[in-house]
Amino acid sequence: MIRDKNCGDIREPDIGSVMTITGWVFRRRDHGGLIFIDLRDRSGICQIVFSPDVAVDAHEIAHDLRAEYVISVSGEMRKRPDGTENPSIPTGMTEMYVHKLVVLNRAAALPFNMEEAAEAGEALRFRHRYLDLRRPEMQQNLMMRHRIIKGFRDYLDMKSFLEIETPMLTKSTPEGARDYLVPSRLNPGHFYALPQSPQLFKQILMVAGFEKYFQIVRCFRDEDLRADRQPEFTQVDLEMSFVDMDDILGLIEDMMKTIFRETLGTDIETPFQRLSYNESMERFGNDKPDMRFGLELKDMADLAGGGNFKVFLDALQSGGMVKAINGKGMAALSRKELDILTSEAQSFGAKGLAWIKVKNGFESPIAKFFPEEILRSMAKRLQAEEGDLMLFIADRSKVVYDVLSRMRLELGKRLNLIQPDYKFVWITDFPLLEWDEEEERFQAMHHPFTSPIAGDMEKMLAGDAGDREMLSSLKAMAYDIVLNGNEIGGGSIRIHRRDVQKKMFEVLNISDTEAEVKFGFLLDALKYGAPPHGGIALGLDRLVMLMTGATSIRDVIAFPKTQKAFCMMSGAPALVEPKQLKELHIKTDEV
RNA sequence: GGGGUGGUAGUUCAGCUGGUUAGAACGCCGGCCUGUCACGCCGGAGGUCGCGGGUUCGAUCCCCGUCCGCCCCGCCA
Repeated sequence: MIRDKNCGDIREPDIGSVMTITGWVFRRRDHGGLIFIDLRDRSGICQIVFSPDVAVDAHEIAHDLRAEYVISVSGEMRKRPDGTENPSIPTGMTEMYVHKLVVLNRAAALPFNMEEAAEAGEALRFRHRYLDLRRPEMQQNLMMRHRIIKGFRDYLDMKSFLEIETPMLTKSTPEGARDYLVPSRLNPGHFYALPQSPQLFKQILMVAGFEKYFQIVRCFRDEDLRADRQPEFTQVDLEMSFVDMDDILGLIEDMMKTIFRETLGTDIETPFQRLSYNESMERFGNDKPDMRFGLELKDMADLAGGGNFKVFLDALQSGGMVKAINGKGMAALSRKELDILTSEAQSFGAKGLAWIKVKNGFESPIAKFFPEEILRSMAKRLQAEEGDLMLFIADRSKVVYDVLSRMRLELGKRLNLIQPDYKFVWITDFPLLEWDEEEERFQAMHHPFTSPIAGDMEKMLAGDAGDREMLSSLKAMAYDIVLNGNEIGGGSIRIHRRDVQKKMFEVLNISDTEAEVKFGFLLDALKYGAPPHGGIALGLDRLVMLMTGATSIRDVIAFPKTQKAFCMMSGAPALVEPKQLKELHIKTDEV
C-alpha cells in the first residue's frame, strides 16, 4: 500500500502518528510561509500543512502544487492549534505536518471550476465526465446508487430470489418502444434487438421452474429523451411464480421499507396507499399523482351546467367535462397575474382558464352567469374560503385532466405545499386495452402478456374480438408504483394460459402467424405447464434520483447521454469504417 | 417531427434603441504574505461574440439558415 489511511478517516486518535496519505489537491491556501492544502480522496478531505520549519524542500515544491495534482504526503498528524480547528468538517481537529511530498501526477488547468461545477453547463461536465465525477456531490450520488443496488441484491437474495442473466442480443418485438438494432454478420440482413426489458425471458424462467427471479439489468429504448429518460437505463426486474398481486405488492413494500431504512435511515410508511387508475385520474388528473399535497381536482359538471356560461355548457354538451381546483389564498392575484396563469394553462393545452375569486362575495368575469347559490356550492365543493381562487377548465376529458394535473403541480410548487418526504402510492386496475385511433385497433396498455382481473377473464374469453365497448371496459391485473409524482415501476400478473394468450393476440388483432413469428417461443412454453406468475420492474435510475435529491437521472448515471443520445465524452455514436459495414452487409443512405 | 430556451474570455454571466476601445467575478500566469480553511494584497495575460449567409456606412445586437446543450409535446411504461 502506498498510503496508510484515507483522508476523510483521520480523527483525533491519529494525533501523534506518522503516516502517508494520498489524494487530489482540492484547495490550496499559500501564505508564502505556511501553505495549507485540502487533500481530497473518495472518503473526504484532510488539511495538510507545509512549513519551512518542518521540511524546506517539501515546502519549496508545495508552492507549485495546483488544483487536482495527485500527491502523496508523509508526515506527523497533529492536533490543530487552539482556535484554528474547523468544526464544519469531520477531520477538522487535525492536520498533517508534511515532511515528505511526492507529486504523483500533475493536472492541466481545469476546464471548469470543480467547486462550482454544478453551475457549469452539462455539455462541459459530460465532455470531462472524469472531472465531474470526481466532485464529492457526484461521488455521493454514485455511492448511494451502489448502496441501493446492494440493498436490492441483499434483500432479494434473503428472500430466495435467484439472479439470472438474460440475453442482450435478442429479438425485436413489434409492441412497445422502438428497438435498438444490432446487425448480424453471420446472418446477412438479420438483426438482433437490444432488450427493452427481459419480459419474455423472465416469463420463460418462470415456466422453467425457477419460481423467483431477479436481475439488475440494462434496458434499451430508442425513443426521444427527457430529464428522467435515457436511451439505456437500469431496471430492478423481478418475477415470481405462484403469487397473486398482493404477494408482489407486499414484497415490494417491505423491500422498499428495508432499503430506505438501510440507505437513507428513513422510515417509510407501509403498506402504500392504493388508488385505482380511475380514482387517480378523477382526483389528480393523471396516473402518477404526487401524494405529498392535496389540491385535488373536483368535478363541477352538475354545478357548471346550472348556469348559462356558454363555454361550460358547450364542453358538457359535447361529452367533455368541467373540473376545478382551489388556488389557496390566490384571490389577491392581479389581473395581469391571472393572464399569466391563463397563458400557462394554454401552454398546457387548454383553450382558456375560467377563474372565480372568493373575495367580498364572488369576483369573476363569469360570476354573472351563475346564481349566487351555485357559486356558493362551487366554493363549498372546493373548500374555497375567503381569499381563495377557484380555477376551472372545461374541455374534452383528456385536456381537462392534462391541464389541471399540471396546474395542480405548478400551484403545489408555487404555494409551497410540497414538503420533502417520500410518499408512495400504487395505481391499480388499469384498463387492459387502449384504443389506438391511428391504427384503428386496440393496444395493450401495459403489455400483451398482462392478465385481465379475475372478474374480467371470462368476459374477455367469451366476448367478441370486435366488441369495442366490452373490451374497453376490461381491467388489467397491472400495477404501477409511484413515488412523489414519479412512476418508478410497474408490473402485472401475467397470462399463463395459452388459450387466454391466444385470445389476447386476437383482440389485439395480431394474427396466428404473426404471433407465431414474434412470440412463438413464449406460446410454446405456455403449452408445457406454465405456473401462474407475475412480477414487476423498477426504474432504478429514477429511484436513485429521488433518493439522492438529484433533479435529473443524468446525475445518478456515471456516463449519461445527451438529449440526442450522444455521449459527449466518447463521441458515440460515430461513423464506422466502410469495411465494417461491408462485413455486416449494410449500406447507408446518407453521410 | 413540433414548441420553448440558451450559446460572448478557461468557467459563470453582463453587454442599453445597431455605433467606434466587448466588461465583471472566479480561474490562469507573475510577485508579496507563517494559522488559513471560498485566505488576503498587488500586477498581468486571455475573445473566431457557436457556425454560414443577408440587411446596413457600421452587426455580439436585426433577418434567414445551420450546429450544439437544456425543458416540454408527440413518442416512450
